[in-house]
Amino acid sequence: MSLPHAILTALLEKPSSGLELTRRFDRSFGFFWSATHQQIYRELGKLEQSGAIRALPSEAPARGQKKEYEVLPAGRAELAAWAAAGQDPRPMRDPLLLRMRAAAVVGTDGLTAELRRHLDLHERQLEMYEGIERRDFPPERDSEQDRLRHLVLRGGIELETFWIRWLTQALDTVDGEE
Amino acid sequence: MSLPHAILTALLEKPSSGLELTRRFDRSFGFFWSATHQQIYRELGKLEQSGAIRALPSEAPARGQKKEYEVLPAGRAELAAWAAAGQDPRPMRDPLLLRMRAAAVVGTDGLTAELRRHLDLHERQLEMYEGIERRDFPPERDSEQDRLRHLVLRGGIELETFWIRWLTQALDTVDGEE
DNA sequence: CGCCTTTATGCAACTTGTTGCACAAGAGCG
DNA sequence: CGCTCTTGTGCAACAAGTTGCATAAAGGCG
Repeated sequence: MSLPHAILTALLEKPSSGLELTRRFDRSFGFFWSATHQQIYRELGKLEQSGAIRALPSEAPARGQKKEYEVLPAGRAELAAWAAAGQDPRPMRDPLLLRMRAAAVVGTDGLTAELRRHLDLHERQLEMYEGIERRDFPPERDSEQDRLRHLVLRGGIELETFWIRWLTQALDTVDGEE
Repeated sequence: MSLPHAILTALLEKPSSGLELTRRFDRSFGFFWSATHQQIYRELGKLEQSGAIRALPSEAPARGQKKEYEVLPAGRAELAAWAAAGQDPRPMRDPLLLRMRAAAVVGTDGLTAELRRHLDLHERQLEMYEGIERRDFPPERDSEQDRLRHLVLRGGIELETFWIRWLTQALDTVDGEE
C-alpha cells in the first residue's frame, strides 16, 4: 500500500497533473519509488474518490486536458499516520543474485556480458545521483527538509555504490573461472 | 518471471517437497529470493504440467503426503537460458526511503522508534549471514560452485551492512532535529 | 477412543504491478 | 484544410504476489 502514499508525498511537495507526476517518478522520485503512468492515473482516481486529494478547478475539464491535483487535509493526515506506523522491511527479491546462484548450478555461459552491462547501468545511475547531489544539496542548504531529503538521496548513492562494488567482485570471480 | 527459476535452482541443488522448499526459501534461499508456501505449491503445479519437473514416485501419492520433485532436462535447459538472457535491473521501490521522504513533508513524529527497530532487524540478519559464512564457506572450500554461492552471500552481507550504516546516519539526522 | 498439535498440500479471493492500446486536443506544416 | 507529431488522460487484460482459509494424515496424550 505504498503507491498512494508516494503520490501524496509528491503532491505535497508540489501539486501536479498525472503526466507531471509520471515525469517526476521517472526522475528524482524514482530513486526510492517507481511507477508507470497507468498506475498513477488509476491511483489518482481512487485518491480523489476517497477525498484525500482534489482536482484544481479548471476552465476546460475535458479528456486530453491537463488536470492538476492538490492534497486535502484528510490526505495529509493519512500520509502522516502511514509514515509513522510500523512496517517490516520487505523480504529481498533480487533477480541478479538469483541468476548468479542459478549460474552456480547450470554454468556461467554468457554471464560476463550481462554483468558488465549492469555495471555500466549502475555507474551511469550513480553519476546522475551525484550530479543531483551537487546541484540540489550544496553545503549551505541545511534546513530540516533538506537534511532528510539529502539522506534519502545518500541512500540511493550508497546503494549504487554497493552494486558497483559487488558487480566488480562478481566479474573477477566469473572471469577467474574461464 | 523469476519464481519458477528460483524453484528450479533450489530443486537442482537438492530435490525437495513443497514444504521443504518453503523452509529453504525462509532460510538461506531467502537472501536473494523470498516466496510463500502458496506461491511455491502453485508454481510446482505449473512446472510439473509444463514438463520442467516431475514428482518422484511414492507409495502413497495422496493429499497430506509428502511429494518430492526433481528437475527434468527441459527444466534445466530453461533455467540455463533464463540465467544467460538479458534482464534490466528492476526499478527501486523501497518503502522506508519513501517514508523518510514523506517525513520531510509531514514531520518525523514517531520515526525514531521505527528506525531503531529496523536497525535491530538488520543487525540480526547480518549476524545470521555471517554465521552462515563461517559455517559454509571456510577458506579451504574453493570450488567453482562455492565461489559463486559465496559471492551471492557476500551480496546479502554487504546489503545488510549498507542498511545498518544508512539507518545509523538516519537516526543521527532525525534525532538532531528534535 | 476422542482430542489436540504438527506436518503437509492446496484453493479462492484479493491487491499490486505491467503491457498494450485507445482517445482527445493542440501545434506545425504544406 | 488535411496530415503528423506531441502532450495528456485513460481503459482492459494480464501477471505476480498476498492473505485467509480448507483439507488430510500422523503422532502424542488422557
